[in-house]
Amino acid sequence: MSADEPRWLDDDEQATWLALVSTAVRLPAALDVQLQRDAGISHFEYQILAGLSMSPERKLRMSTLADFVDGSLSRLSHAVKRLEKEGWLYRTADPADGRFTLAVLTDEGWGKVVDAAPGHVAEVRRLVLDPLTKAQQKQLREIGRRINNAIGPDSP
Amino acid sequence: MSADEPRWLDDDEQATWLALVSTAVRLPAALDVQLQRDAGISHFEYQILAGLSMSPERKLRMSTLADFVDGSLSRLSHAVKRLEKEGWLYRTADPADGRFTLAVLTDEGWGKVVDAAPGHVAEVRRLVLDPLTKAQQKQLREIGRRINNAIGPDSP
DNA sequence: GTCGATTGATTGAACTTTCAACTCAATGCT
DNA sequence: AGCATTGAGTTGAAAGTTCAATCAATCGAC
Repeated sequence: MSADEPRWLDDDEQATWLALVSTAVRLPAALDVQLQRDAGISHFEYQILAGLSMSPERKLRMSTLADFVDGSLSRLSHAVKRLEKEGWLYRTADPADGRFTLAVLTDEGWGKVVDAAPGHVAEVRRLVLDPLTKAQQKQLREIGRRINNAIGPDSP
Repeated sequence: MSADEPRWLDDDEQATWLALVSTAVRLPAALDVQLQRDAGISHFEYQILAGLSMSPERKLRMSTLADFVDGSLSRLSHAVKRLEKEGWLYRTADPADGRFTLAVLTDEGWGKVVDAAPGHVAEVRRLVLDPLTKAQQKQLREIGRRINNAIGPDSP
């Protein structure tokens, strides 16, 4: 678009940027590999099941869940249809307001998360937590907070 | 799978992890939005064109390019076919070894990158560089180096 | 030198995600 | 009450990605 003095990236900035994109591109892929191999589900599907499993009644509205997993409502709807077919959750209209749909985790779905969680957590430790010092973990929290804030709240 | 004392995440670890996944999931999406809007291409396609534009003769072997963009050869092959159809590059067998394919940027492709780059760089500054102090940028380089190292070299 | 194994890349089918159009329930306006 | 409007979710088709099979060129062992 407009080229108002583009201000190119210097070497340090370039290095910072490349390090981050590389992580941003490869981390989700690495999580998918572990979950697909050990549990037969994608990271996105895991997040759906995990989100429901951590909520009060093991149920959430579709739109709340979409925010939680950082995905569009349409993507979520397709994914939930697949998970429903597996018997891990079911959908029902929210009694409080029929415009909302509640996704509810079944006992089978709960079992699935309980099975998958330890392996997933181990992978998170291996890839992210273990390689960093406590100080770096703290730095990463603050850095992440700032970047996520710049990206802004979810719009999908 | 096996549950050898899962060692759950404590609150700080959980916060660190959530901050990072959120960035890893939303940053690529945010880059796609800007590039799609302003240049009509995805971030993946931009990386392909940018990778070629920065290489010595504006040409790279498919496998080298696949490493650079962190994607599978198959994914790259499909994407390059689309870009070739647009006239932004063409493919030719490597004279040095006929098993390799060289992707070569055309003048139109060069023009496309030159047009798209300033807007992309501005977005990178806005989302990542500007919100961080110089010290944090340095911290992020080291943190990224460690995580990327744990993820390992590319296997796709 | 030839034959089998290996390597780089492409292809097509299956699957997933996106996009836009649509449905349905609840609300607001008059 | 009657009827447009809004917001949540779904759907189907198009676009993109993955997976497995395949092809073509080179390397290596004999």
